[in-house]
Amino acid sequence: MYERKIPPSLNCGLDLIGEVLYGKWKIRLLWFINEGNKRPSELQRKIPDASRRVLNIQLNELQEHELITKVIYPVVPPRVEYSLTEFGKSLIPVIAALGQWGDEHQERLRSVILERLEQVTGQ
Amino acid sequence: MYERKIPPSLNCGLDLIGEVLYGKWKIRLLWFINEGNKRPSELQRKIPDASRRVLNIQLNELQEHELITKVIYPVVPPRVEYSLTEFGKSLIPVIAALGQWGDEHQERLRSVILERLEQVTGQ
DNA sequence: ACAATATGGGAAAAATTTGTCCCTATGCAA
DNA sequence: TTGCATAGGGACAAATTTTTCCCATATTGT
Repeated sequence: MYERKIPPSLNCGLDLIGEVLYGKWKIRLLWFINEGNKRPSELQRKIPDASRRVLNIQLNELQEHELITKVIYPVVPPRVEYSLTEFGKSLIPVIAALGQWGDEHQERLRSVILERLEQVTGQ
Repeated sequence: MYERKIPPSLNCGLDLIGEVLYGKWKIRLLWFINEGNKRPSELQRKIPDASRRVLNIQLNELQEHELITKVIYPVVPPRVEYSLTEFGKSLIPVIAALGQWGDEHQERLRSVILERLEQVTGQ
């Protein structure tokens, strides 16, 4: 496991929530788990752009931050299910707000993001 | 400027908003600008943990994503002011929701974050 | 015997982000 | 003349995150 060298800022609410949500796929993991996709393989299918490895790592972190719980069924092949804790559930409305804003502004967002990418890439 | 090698995922609203808000200090920059801290030096004082350089880089990105505008006054020493665009202002309620959740759960967040840090660091 | 399934972790590489250091510019004050 | 304030960018180093590759488990189906 990577060991931080620079301590995080934990001053205000924004710092704190940032600390637990910062991670490329964490918000989507919470979202999909909330939608009922409990098994790792389901989540991997939902988020094909992420590697299996990072999803595991980020799921572990979410668990350590007590936003999700993990149940391992002692069967073969293994079966694992993640669920939101109450703490995690309380985050859902906030994530919904993020997603809604993103949906409402889809076209403009796609446009500004792609324009910037072209500038940086040089077309 | 760094040139991405892996294209971003732009499937849903969460991907899109992630693309413009992902950056260690961007949310706080938007927040403080909204509070009326318009000048770079003010923002740097508000966010002392960030280096001057990254703040500039992230301000540039926010501008390219049309969330803020920049006005340069031709005076010496230079004077620069950032402001939210209408697009940027529409994000404020969402950021407020994030901050509010973080504030409401301050203690628990601090506790789970620090516990995890100790585990990783080995105390 | 061998492949497929489902889950997960170690090690190392690659990608990306953030930080450090230094240089530029121009008036004003000491 | 030296130093401060204000703003910003290049070059490179360091930190951090994400990806790739490979190994392990134990049962079921071919």
